[in-house]
Amino acid sequence: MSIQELSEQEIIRRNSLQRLRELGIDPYPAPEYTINANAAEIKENFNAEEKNFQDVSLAGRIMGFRIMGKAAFAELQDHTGRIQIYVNRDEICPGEDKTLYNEVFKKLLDIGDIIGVKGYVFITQTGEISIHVKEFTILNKSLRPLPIVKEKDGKTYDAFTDPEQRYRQRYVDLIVNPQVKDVFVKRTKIVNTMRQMFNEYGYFEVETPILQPIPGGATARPFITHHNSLNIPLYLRIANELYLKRLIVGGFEGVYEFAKDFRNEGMDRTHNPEFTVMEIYVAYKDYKWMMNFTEQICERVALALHGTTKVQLGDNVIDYKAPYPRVTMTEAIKTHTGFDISGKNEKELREICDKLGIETDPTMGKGKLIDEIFGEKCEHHYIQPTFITDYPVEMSPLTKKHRDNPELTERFELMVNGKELANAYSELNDPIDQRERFEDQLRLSEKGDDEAMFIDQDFLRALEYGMPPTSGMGMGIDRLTMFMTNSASIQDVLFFPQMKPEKKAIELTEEEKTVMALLKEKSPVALAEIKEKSGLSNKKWDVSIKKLTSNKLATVAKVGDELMVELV
RNA sequence: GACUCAGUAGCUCAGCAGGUAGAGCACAUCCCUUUUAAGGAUGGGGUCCUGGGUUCGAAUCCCAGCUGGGUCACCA
Repeated sequence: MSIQELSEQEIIRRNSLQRLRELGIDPYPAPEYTINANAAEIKENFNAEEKNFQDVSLAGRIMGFRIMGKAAFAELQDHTGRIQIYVNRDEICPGEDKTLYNEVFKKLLDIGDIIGVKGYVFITQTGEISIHVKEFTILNKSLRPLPIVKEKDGKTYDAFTDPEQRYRQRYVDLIVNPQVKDVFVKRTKIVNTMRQMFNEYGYFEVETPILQPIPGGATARPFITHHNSLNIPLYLRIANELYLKRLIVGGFEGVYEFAKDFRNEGMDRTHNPEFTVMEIYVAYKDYKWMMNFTEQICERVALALHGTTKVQLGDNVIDYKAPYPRVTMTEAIKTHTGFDISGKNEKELREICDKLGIETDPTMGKGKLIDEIFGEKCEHHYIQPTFITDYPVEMSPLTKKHRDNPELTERFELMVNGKELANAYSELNDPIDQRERFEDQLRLSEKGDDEAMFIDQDFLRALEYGMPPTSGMGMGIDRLTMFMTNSASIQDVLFFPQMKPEKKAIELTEEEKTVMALLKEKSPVALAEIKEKSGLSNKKWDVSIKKLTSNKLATVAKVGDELMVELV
């Protein structure tokens, strides 16, 4: 990067960096900086009478300056928050030489620099707990200005809000928008809470392949890649279900995985091409047991995060207190549409869809039609946590048939705020039934359903060796985090959401190069003449010459009645 | 993918019956106090997203594109 591409502020900071080196100060020192306190604990525990925190050492990023004559205040931000520091000239510089204060502190430091300070805690006249600095150390010189957000009386000024910049430069977002960090702290707490719970139960955290020869366990379009040595296509997993079940076959009685899954589909407020799902499989359990277990997870996570089971989400307050209502899909459809779908065939279901104003197409089978009715007419009603149970067999190819009704399966989805949060089954472990279900999927695929499942022969082989009755559940961690942190968009709960690639800035354009070449032939030259020679449109000419003059490569001056262009 | 809104200084934004750009913060120089979105004075800083068109003249009008937001669709 040439110096010309730097902004004035960046140049000033680079000059400051140079000046620090001239003064014998290393702007990027190597030694460990020992810290014995942080902003939050000082603010929480300082007591003026007890005279505690009288020898503190902490480090952080400078987020604000209030510099005066021989005293200065700055805001220091560490991972726990911000605290004010007070710097007095004659204490920092006891002798005659005041360079350290007048030049280094006041001029060479900028917002964004990382420093360490040692001193004692006191309360200022305005009542602010602050650190009286006796010694400071530059730990990192920042070369780019941060967008500084200011706040007074609850009003925010100059907020850093542009979503594109916030997502592309999440590091900046995290520095200047403290509430952003809070979401990610909560996200980790959610995962830790779940992991702790599963481990208490004695379940086993595992890792299974992300690169899979057959993308199974869900219905979705996969990302495809290629393995050079083996010369075979491989898919990024869309789910890990079939591998976790193989482990149950292998003798583990409870396995779980926090898995990144990948789906090559649309992106929107609730979908990112890579996302995180927790899947858990427990042997000798059924979906009824899993409902109880799932309630416990949600209740426990809500309590861990908020100390209560009631969590604000948009305009609603969701109460995660167990137990949650269990509603069969048939009941749900009956309640919200008045139609009883039980025992209806495909033709009858299509008629119901017509009456409800739901569009259908010929590729839709029975299961898909029922799914459409539920999705259109019922799903959004379930704001408070509710288990929707007993899905039709056609749309649940990995689920055991219902113990009381072979048309249905032992499956539930946990609905929260009108959206699916978790999906669980009594897992299908009858290998012959499983093979038939896969073959049904194949027929659907031939009928035009492009997201029907592939047949995984190795998985069938595993089932033929025998899998104990098992219940499994998958929960969307991104979605759970959105619910638990009141975030409207999945981008707000992912550190680095998928974005289109950033466009690179170009240097001189072809047009500008043309003008420069002409100028090198003849300079000064009449503006009209060179414009003519360049063959550029009015606008192109205008833009090019402005760029050149602004970069001080050429000048335009009026000589007599004629405009002249001159190479600088 | 469709519709819609937006893209102007490092940040937040104003300017748009077309006449080559402004504010606050940030930055620089100076004054100053235990101050707080500090205050006061002065100053520097802009491919007005890109390309094309209309025009004597475009940040402003028209067309196309790029990037992003929102809504919807597809998709779990």
